[in-house]
Amino acid sequence: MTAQINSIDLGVSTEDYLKAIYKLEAHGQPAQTTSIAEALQISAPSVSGMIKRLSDNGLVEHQPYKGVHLTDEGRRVALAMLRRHRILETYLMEKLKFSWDAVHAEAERLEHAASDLLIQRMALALGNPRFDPHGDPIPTESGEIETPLTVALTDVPAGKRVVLVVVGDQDPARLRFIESLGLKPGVTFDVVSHQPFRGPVEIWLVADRKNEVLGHELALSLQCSLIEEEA
Amino acid sequence: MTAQINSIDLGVSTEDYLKAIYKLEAHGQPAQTTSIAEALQISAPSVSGMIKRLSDNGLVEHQPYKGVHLTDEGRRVALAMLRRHRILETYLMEKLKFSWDAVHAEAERLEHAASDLLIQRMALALGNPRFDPHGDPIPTESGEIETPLTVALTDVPAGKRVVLVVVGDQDPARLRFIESLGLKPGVTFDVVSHQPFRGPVEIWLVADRKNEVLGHELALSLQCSLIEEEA
DNA sequence: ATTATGATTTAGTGTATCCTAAACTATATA
DNA sequence: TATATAGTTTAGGATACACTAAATCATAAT
Ligand SMILES: [Mn+2]
Ligand SMILES: [Mn+2]
Ligand SMILES: [Mn+2]
Ligand SMILES: [Mn+2]
Repeated sequence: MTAQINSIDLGVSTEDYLKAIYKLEAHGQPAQTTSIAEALQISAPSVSGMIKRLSDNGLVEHQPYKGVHLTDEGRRVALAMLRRHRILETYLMEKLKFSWDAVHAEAERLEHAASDLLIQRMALALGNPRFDPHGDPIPTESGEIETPLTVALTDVPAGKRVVLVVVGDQDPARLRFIESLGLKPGVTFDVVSHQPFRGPVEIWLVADRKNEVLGHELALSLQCSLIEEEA
Repeated sequence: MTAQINSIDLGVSTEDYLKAIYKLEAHGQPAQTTSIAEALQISAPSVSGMIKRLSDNGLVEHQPYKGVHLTDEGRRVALAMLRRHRILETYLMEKLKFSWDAVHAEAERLEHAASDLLIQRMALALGNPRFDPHGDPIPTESGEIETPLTVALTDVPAGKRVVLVVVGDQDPARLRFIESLGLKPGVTFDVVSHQPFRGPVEIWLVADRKNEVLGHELALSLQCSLIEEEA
């Protein structure tokens, strides 16, 4: 029996599974064994076993050979974890001068050890931020989350002007590269051209007044929102 | 196999055992199975099992039916954990307005999840403090620790003037009570009298200009240092 | 020297989480 | 419709860490 920290407290693995499942569902994809396994870097049989346990605990509904859906309780926990993670990331960057590529790994561990009180105090010290350093929305204490409408950069037609909204937070090297291009959430740029066959995307950085070329895979991971054309 | 955070990383239980063993040894007591069991609130057979594992991993030397001694490696880890714990406690109090009775429980969990970088950044933000909120010394990054010479209040003769140096950090209710008396590390008072048969201790708080009476058990947990009599 | 007592270890379990290898299911394709 | 393939689950095993009950050891008191 593990010591209860807060109202919820389900162990490191369980909490990470619920987050992963939430993210898959949020992306519209069904949360299948294999996708969860890939997201968490765990073997598929292990995921099958954990799904059994999650299901027994009423955190997911499982349709064998299909995938899982979060129950209300499961979603509640997932959103609480997302809040913890993102508050922690923001705090580490703002108050402790962590670089934006280092915060994810640190938050991935702290999220399971921090009490609700700690998260609440950090949020307060930050002025209750609504987005984390990578542009992801931070759920409120009551579990509300705003999901800005965005498009992957690969789906923005040439000629359009966009604001970068979200960059994935997983890969430190990728984040350092993105930063080196002058890109981060909030930056405005024009899409100049797309090369076919999953080729690179050319963009024009408005503030920096310079062109950059991004590989297809990188562009796929950048979520943007379109800006109305100016007159 | 657990993911490696830093150079060291031995799992929550292992780290807590090493801290407990260090504290027992530091108090001069041999680190016996039962004392460890009592400190960690774990059954003696469980401790026996863990001692086997610690010994196999070269963290302690075990003399069956006698007790354990930390190896150099074990001591290194224990001091690193003590540093983490105490930096965290201090940070929570100074920067996040935690009360001094709440920091211990929080640090007890965070100490296993925080990276060396995080601890270093917190220490820096605090100006590399040398003592935690309960008066315990904070080991340096290289593992040095200063141990002020102190006496339990129960051993201070009547008539002597002392400064309170260390109060234990475990029991929140006790800490709140101590605080309500106007006591905390750094406070100066005179020992007025001791009642025999483990009776109460009467003290005179110099700054507050008031008397207080402390139970024997409480007095036993207050570490003081004597002040030279003034001329 | 013997025995009572308390401390310690051993034996046997249980839970959570991971793994690989093998079996099974769903489905797309021929 | 039969089968190949990809995805999933089952079977069997490992590790870390906790527990209770029983056996063993050390030692202090008779
Ligand atoms: Mn995590
Ligand atoms: Mn993030
Ligand atoms: Mn701890
Ligand atoms: Mn302390």
